[in-house]
Amino acid sequence: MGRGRVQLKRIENKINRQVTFSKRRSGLLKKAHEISVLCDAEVALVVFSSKGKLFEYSTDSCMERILERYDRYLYSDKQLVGRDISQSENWVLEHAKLKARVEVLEKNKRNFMGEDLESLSLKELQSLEHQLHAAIKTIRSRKNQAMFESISALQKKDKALQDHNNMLLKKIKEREKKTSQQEGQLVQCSNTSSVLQPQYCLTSSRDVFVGRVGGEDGGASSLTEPNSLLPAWMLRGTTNE
Amino acid sequence: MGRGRVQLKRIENKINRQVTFSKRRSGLLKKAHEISVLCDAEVALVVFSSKGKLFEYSTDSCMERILERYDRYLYSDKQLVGRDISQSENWVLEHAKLKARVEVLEKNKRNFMGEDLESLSLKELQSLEHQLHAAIKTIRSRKNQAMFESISALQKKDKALQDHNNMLLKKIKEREKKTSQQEGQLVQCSNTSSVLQPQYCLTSSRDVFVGRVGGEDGGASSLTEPNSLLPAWMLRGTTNE
DNA sequence: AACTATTTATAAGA
DNA sequence: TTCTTATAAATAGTT
Repeated sequence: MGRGRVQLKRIENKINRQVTFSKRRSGLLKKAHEISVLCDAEVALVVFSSKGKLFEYSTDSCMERILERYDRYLYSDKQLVGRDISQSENWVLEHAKLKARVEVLEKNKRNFMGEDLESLSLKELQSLEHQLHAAIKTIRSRKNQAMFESISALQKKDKALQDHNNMLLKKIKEREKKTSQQEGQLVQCSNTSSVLQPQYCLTSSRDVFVGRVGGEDGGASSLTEPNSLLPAWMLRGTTNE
Repeated sequence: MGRGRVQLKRIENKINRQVTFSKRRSGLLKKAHEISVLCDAEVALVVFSSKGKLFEYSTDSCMERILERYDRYLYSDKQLVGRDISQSENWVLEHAKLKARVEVLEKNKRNFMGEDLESLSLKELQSLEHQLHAAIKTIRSRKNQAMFESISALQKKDKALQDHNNMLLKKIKEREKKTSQQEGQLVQCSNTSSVLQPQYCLTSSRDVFVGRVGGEDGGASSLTEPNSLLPAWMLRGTTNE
């Protein structure tokens, strides 16, 4: 319709394209309106220009209603997606559920912490008490287990350190021997003091470890009677009060 | 465009309307496609026939994207509504937050019930134990209070029942007197039994109540030593184990 | 934006 | 529905 045919492809000339867009746009909108009126149809038309400008037509100017109808149509037709309406409805529902869940959990938590008890019945209080009691028992047991594990680890480390100390002690003694053999009775004072200092430290700490670790007769396997191995502060909570 | 002008008004002839709709619809879709290609525009076109059938065209077949762009456009323009996009973005965020909160609370709850303890450190276990211990104390205190309240209420009720019983007893005795005076020694057996039956019941239950309630010397104020007032099953959990 | 030669769309008829 | 055709409308290119 015009002086010469047009190929169905993008108009490269920018001005030309803009002009054609303007003309055809008004034509499209007009035709949309015409079919809407003549044929009693509902039309929603959205056009974005290449520059991003929006033009729209909708029967009775209610774009929302028509697009919602469109969504509904797709939903009931394809039995899926339903973009915003159905999804947002899902979300509203899910959201409400989550909120309710959070509320319940928060009340739970407060109850578990001994708060907000006024709303509970005697029966509920009793049940809560039993539950907490059972929980404390489990927690204590787990705590003890954790403590024993940590003790066992410490003892292993102690053993290793002790062995290392013994090794170092041996080395020092050998070196002492060598030194005394090599240098005879000439140099006695200055060198000896610098070697003896660390030696004293090592044997001292070793003695302490040996004293404690000597109480057990095999290692971690004998931990069934731990109280004799532990300092008092470590025993807090080990037995039921 | 055809043999004769058309007035812009609904075509009343149904067949005619249907035919026109069919023709114009394809024309509209064609033109929508043309402007889309020629002018590099994005077009979304939705048409519902008067019978509710859906026809649509959209550039690159992505109706969703274009309608979302439309929503975005409206939102940034009108600074409101933003139907699905902006709202759903908010919701996605809120939803994620809620979900995270639920997760934390559920872990809390499990811990409070003595489950899922493996992930806790010794320190955390210790703190949890203390927390539960404090909670149990509060709960026991609240439970005792609730129990005393309920006991007090029961005692009040007992008192009222007792009074009522006394009153009934009095009435019966009076009636007995009257009867014996009125009827002399003539009728003794038949009537007496039907009166004595309930009397026996009432005095019997009253005796039980009196025996218990007599232990207190003024009512709820003396409830500091409750054990003497309670049956054994009510005392469960009242004292610390 | 207006003009106009042409193409296109489509109303009516088959 | 589809095809045909006369004619109204739309619009490409020009001014």
